[in-house]
Amino acid sequence: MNQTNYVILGLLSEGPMTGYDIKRFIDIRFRFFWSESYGQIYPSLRALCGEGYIGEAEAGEGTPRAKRVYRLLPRGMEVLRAWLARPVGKETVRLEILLRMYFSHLTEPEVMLAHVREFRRAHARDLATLRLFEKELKAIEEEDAAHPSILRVIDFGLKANEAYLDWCAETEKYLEGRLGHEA
Amino acid sequence: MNQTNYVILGLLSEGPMTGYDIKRFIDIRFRFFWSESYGQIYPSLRALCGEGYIGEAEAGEGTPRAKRVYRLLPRGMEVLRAWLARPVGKETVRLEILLRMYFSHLTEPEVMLAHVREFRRAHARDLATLRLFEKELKAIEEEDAAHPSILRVIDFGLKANEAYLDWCAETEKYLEGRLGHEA
DNA sequence: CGGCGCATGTAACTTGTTACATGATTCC
DNA sequence: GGAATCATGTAACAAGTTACATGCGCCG
Repeated sequence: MNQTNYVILGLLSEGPMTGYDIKRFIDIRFRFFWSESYGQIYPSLRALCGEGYIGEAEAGEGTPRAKRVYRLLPRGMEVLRAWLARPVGKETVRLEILLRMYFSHLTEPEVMLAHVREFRRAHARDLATLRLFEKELKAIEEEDAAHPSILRVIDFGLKANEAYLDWCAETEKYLEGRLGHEA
Repeated sequence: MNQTNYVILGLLSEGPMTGYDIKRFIDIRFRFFWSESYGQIYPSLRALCGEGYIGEAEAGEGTPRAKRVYRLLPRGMEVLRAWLARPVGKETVRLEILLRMYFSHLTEPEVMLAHVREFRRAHARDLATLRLFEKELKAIEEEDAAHPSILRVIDFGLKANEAYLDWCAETEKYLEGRLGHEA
């Protein structure tokens, strides 16, 4: 049982979904802190089915390439809850931009400046998206017991991205200052 | 040529090192945004040697389990500089704690509260370490052309971890508020 | 009927971790 | 001489990506 399995279980706890739906949901809503590829999702779905943790909602047998809608089964809900209670595993962060920054004295300031600006653009977009999510969800906050904790997740993204943009502003200023006086 | 190779090249640009040194350095100084295992480092070192990008500083041949000190060769510096100028690759972030938070309405608030507190403790430690690094480096800022950009990397860690701690404070308050009135 | 978005699946590959085996050096 | 730390290396495995093949269903 790897993390992919638990993400799938969690998403199915909100309602039946296809593998495609799961992928799309993760790409849009979890983008700021998670990712999965089809190569992980489809084999996981099959494995979880085999364990009896999830099942096909509409037994769409017969046709080979039919749409497969999965739903969470009681046994799956049990393992999901057990996972939720277990200690949180190792967090993975790999920010190539900081590697570049670390060694950036080996190049001209404009090279690093371009990287930082690109990073800022990407995270400004993320921030805008997160603000939109927050607005949409706050409007219907009362409608679902899951909403307040989802808002906490969005708030993490908001705070992290704001910190990134602050850093970009300072770092761009620093690099611009170095632009003129080179060796 | 994968990212591990470039990290190694970068570290060797600061002076000769063994594989062990490289691993330790990454574990301590890059911990906040990068990681590598021996299983990646030692094969990479051999490959980079084969390409003529790095070489053994002290030709310690003969003994099989001898200490191998590597140094950057001119060809290696070239590819390192070329990498520095290339567009920054995909950033990887996988924060399991946010996955747990997202689905946390399925458990009791104390479960999630324990996770958040643990997360806060870990990042408070990180913040303390980073502040120490910053202090140490600021004292000798002028001594090396690399120091100002390293300080920018530390500042990223500072800002990110401060944002994390803010989030923890708010989230703990939210979860504590839910503690009493459960179903 | 052509294109697009929905949808499933996998094979080949790359990347990364873990656990283990081995041995050198240092310092008490 | 024993413990800790320094040091190298790899095999087995786990995780993750990419590229591709396939085909359905709807809309214009």
